[in-house]
Amino acid sequence: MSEVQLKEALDSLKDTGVRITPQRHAILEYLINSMSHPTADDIYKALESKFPNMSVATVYNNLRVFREVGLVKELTYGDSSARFDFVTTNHYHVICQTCGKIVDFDYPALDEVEHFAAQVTGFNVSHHRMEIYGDCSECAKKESH
Amino acid sequence: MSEVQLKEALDSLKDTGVRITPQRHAILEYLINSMSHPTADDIYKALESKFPNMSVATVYNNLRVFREVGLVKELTYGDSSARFDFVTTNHYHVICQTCGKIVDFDYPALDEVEHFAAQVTGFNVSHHRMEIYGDCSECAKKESH
DNA sequence: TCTTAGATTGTAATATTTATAAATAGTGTA
DNA sequence: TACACTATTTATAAATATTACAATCTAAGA
Repeated sequence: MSEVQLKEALDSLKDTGVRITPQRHAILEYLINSMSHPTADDIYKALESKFPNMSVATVYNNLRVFREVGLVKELTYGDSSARFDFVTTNHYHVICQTCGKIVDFDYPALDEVEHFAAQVTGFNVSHHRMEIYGDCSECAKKESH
Repeated sequence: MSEVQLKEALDSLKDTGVRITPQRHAILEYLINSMSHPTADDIYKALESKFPNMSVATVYNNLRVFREVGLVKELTYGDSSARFDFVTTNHYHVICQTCGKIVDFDYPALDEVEHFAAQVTGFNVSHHRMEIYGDCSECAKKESH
């Protein structure tokens, strides 16, 4: 499953003329397998043992490359650092305001909203983002004590 | 119109026991009248002539206070710095990816999405955010040349 | 294998935001 | 109005995230 995703991602890099370096391979692999939404620093720390000489700049550079190619989405929430999400299907995120946990959830794309906005504002709409905030069940339980 | 908003905002501060300082007055006034979505630095620069001694920390402190009271919303987009929006009615933003312009647009709240997410994830949902990205008519025109 | 454009590294620089302590000033009360 | 109390402001330093840059290295095609 995830191997297919990785292969597709690498193919997509090759198609765009982006070189496949061991670092890029590892970053992509980590993003796909982590099932989470790591920060650049998370990725850097996770790959430290494998690549003791890797620079933080490499992580940032490659995340930008991946974003430009469309393999990765950059998420900016309230907290200080950006998070990165490997793009699979269109899904949304539910974020716990207490512990920061992020849960994916599928939902049919809100195309009507985009159309409506395009009409009202005259924009050439390309995409939208939506997140839902609240407390996860564990945190909600703790708070009620 | 905006004077009413300002008065209501100041009353709301008084009710919460938050002191009304000249700096707070000016920051609120600026947020209400600017009709834009300034960064902390924008506000700082705009009030520099009026308050030559004001510290950047004051701007940040007060924006946090306003956010906690619910007068102001903090918006984090892709770019480096957070933007602040005086809360009036529930509205969404359409953001131009080329020039950065932000246009408000009204839309009935997406309550169904919140309910759906609550059911699927077990979260205690409090709110959501949504933005639409694209190119504004001017930028779209320029690009087609 | 050789070449070369692109990638990585290491470091410095920039930018944003927060922390801290001393000085100042708003607000209720007498 | 004057006083006292405490929140707020200021100035500065520190923390954190991200980008810029130049030198070195390497992936990939010829």
